[in-house]
Amino acid sequence: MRFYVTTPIYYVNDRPHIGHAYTTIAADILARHHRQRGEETFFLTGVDEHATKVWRAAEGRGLTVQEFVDDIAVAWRDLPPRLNAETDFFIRTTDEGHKAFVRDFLQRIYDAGDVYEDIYAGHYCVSCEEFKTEEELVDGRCPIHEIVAEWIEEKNYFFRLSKYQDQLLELYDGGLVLPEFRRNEVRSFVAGGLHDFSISRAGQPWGIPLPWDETQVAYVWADALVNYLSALTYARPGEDLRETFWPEVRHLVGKDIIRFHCVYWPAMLISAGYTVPKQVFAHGWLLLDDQKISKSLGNAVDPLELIDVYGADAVRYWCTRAVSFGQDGNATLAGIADRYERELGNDLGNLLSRTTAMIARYRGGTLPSGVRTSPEIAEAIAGVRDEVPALIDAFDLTGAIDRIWLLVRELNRYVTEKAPWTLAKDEANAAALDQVLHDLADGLRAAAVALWAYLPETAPQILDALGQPPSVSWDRVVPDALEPADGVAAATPLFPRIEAAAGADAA
RNA sequence: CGCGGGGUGGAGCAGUCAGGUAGCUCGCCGGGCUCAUAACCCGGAGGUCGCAGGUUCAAAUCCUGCCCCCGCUACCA
Repeated sequence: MRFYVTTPIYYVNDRPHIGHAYTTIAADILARHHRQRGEETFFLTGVDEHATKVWRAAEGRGLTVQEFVDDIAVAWRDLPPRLNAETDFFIRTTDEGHKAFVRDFLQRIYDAGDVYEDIYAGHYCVSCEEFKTEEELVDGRCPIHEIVAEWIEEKNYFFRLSKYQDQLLELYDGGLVLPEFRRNEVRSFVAGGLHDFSISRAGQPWGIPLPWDETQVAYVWADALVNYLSALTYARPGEDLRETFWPEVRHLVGKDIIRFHCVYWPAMLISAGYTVPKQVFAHGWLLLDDQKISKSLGNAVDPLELIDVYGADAVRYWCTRAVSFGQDGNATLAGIADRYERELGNDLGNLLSRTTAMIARYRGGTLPSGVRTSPEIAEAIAGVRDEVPALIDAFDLTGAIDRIWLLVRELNRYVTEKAPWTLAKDEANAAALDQVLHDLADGLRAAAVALWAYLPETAPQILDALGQPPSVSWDRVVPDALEPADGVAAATPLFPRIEAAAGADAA
């Protein structure tokens, strides 16, 4: 099995915000989970650098465009590591390998007879240097610069998108797009008839020149989408990863760019003679309650500042738990604090604390040996093993973490039910106490392995606290995989309480 | 106008495709426990499942109409 997952390449002129972090986190969870299952995986992210705005912003600062993007790309390149996301390659559309590939790709479309010349016309604001739609204009004027937009007609090259309508509809029926309600949206859009779209821009100095007409550059989307394929040709020098990973690709995208990924991209691929992607999954928005709160706290929307307070794992957890993945949903800052404390701290962290404390206290830090995991705990572990992979395969990140959490809760319930502190009072109950301590350690160990994709920083800490080897292979999510260990000491809190001041010191 | 999503106990959500005890987290009330990050466990109160009809032995779930909220309607990362 092979698994290739992508995030969109982010528009370099933006600043990273929680929405970008959301997509990257989700993609990383998918990638890590599949890696745990022993699959060959590849996780791609990166930045889109060819846009008129970028070129203008650079001019404004007196830098060359390349200097400018080199500078900005750093913040984006740093984002995945800060999120504990482990990417295999970070693509920039200014990479020579990408530019060369795009030219080849577009040439293929051209050779296929799917490109023709036409006039692209629209209202153009000279100050914005952008075409405006009728709705955007106010009395024919640009709402930003309040100047009359000019009617401009320029020669462009168009892609025969309309030709692919039927083939696209077939792809949707084949399950290209998830979730299902998004598929329906796309389907009805395509069924309503497609217009060809322009794949070039005239008179712009920043971009990839078309191979058959160097006076025009590729339109940003015609350039950007191709990254998913181009990266495979040069990410590992000397290797053509297309052989391994194409078309085993899952594009993770925000719902705003569904059309480009579900309509334009597959059509372009077919035209260029490539197989289409396995899947495009569109997630919804992770909305913060409102601007007011984010302003008053000052640290709300910047994912890096949330990480500074709660840690990357907590942010990852909150992202997937707060909103049903795929749906839109309201996430609140109170929510992240609450989940951090209650679920990560109390449910999980405290479970490790009480488990290790009892092992240290009652058994001198040595895990009981010669004990088989009891049926009820074994069953809880097996439930995770059996159900979580299918949920992840269906992109149900929220459902999967929910399922794992059932095990965590079960272990807490089990502690109460068995009351090991009572057993410890009478030496006659030594075997029973061994059983409980073993079950807790084995269950927590299995939970940690299962949680690794979500909490890559925390999971190894749990394994280490229990004296367990660091392997997070999914086949460790089984009962009775506890290794002998001694020297287990009461663990330091995984998710220590955060002083209220940390989250509300803006005033 | 067209298309799509949503309207479920105080809050946030699941359940609707494959009708049949309305589930989860938080909050609230009460109880238990003391290993643990004043954490953990159990129980309880609280719901006309937007409105009105229809199909059915049976509908949050299927059909019809209506009301309200949100998004999309194309070359905008």
